[in-house]
Amino acid sequence: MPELPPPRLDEIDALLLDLLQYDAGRTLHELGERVGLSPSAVQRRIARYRKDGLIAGQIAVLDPHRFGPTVLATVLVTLNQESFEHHRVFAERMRAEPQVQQCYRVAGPWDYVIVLAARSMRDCGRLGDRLFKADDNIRRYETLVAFDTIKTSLALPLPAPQSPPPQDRRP
Amino acid sequence: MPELPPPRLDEIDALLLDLLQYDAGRTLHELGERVGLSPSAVQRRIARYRKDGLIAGQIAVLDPHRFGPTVLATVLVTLNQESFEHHRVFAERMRAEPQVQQCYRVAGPWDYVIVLAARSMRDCGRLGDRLFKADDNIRRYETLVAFDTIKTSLALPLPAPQSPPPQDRRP
DNA sequence: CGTCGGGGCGCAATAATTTCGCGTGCCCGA
DNA sequence: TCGGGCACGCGAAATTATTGCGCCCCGACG
Repeated sequence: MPELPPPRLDEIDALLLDLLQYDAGRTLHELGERVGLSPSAVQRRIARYRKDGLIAGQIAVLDPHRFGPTVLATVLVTLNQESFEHHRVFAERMRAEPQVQQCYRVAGPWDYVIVLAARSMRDCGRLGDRLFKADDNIRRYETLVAFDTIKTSLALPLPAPQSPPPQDRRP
Repeated sequence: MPELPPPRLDEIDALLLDLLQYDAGRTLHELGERVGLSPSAVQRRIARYRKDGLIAGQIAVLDPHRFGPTVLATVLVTLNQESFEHHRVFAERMRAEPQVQQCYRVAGPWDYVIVLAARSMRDCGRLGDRLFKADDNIRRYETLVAFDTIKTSLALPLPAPQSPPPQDRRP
């Protein structure tokens, strides 16, 4: 699996990607206005981001609390058997479960950090039972139920541009 | 602030929202094909989701590891002073920091769970210093650096439809 | 039992947006 | 100094989104 080097990004690329990762609903015209390019130039750049895998996808973000009660929770998990195979099986189970929003394997006494989205406190409890209590390879887990959501996003802090900024060529 | 009741959703609504929260790049035609509606009907439904606040936004998801090295970490934080004002100030700081992807206030001995995105291990350390070590209202914090990302999303498990499914009226 | 809206649909015309070929200018290396 | 590659803007063409219209189904009410 060839790990390609990160593509060179100029200032406009960083600007565009940053605009897109906070609001992908804008037209090419509007994006072009903000970064100083024509719609077609913007379109060509975005096509390149897709081809290069910089943009992994485009999604609608739903508001959890407009769908009736929603319980978010963070779960810390430590496995029992740490073999490669056990990790693989666990990861696969997390990936397959729609109520698992996020899952990270981490350094330290805990092995995994997981973010769950449930429809009720009871659902949350049962989900924990099903995913972790019923798994006899899990030594210990701790559920941190969220009172409140301060912030959620998947936005990345973009690296500073490595290429000199091209000039604005619009009329 | 009037907390409106969650809108009634039929089976098609749930289907559409689920399609959109995993891929918002499809055309109305394609969406209509999948749920059994005409493009215009799909468009009207989506407009309603926006108006009702079910869809909070539409974003491009960037691939962290295509932008050179990226370090993700979860941080657990306990405040010193627990007054309302102290919480407000802390929350505001988290919201203002682009490298804070997510922040939840949680039950239990820890007060907050935070997900950070940094450009390097060193950046991650400095970010922690700046956000938490330099804040003398933070009693204790623990950083769980991610080795690996199993899954990231903001997708919600959608509630089962509360209204009977309308029939397919296409020719 | 019949009639009267309201809501949601498909269709089709219209508007907006995206896509793509073409010609141009700039930058860089030979 | 002279090409060659690259990215740009322009504008035509294709695709997609939007909106008005008439229809049908269903529930409410007489």
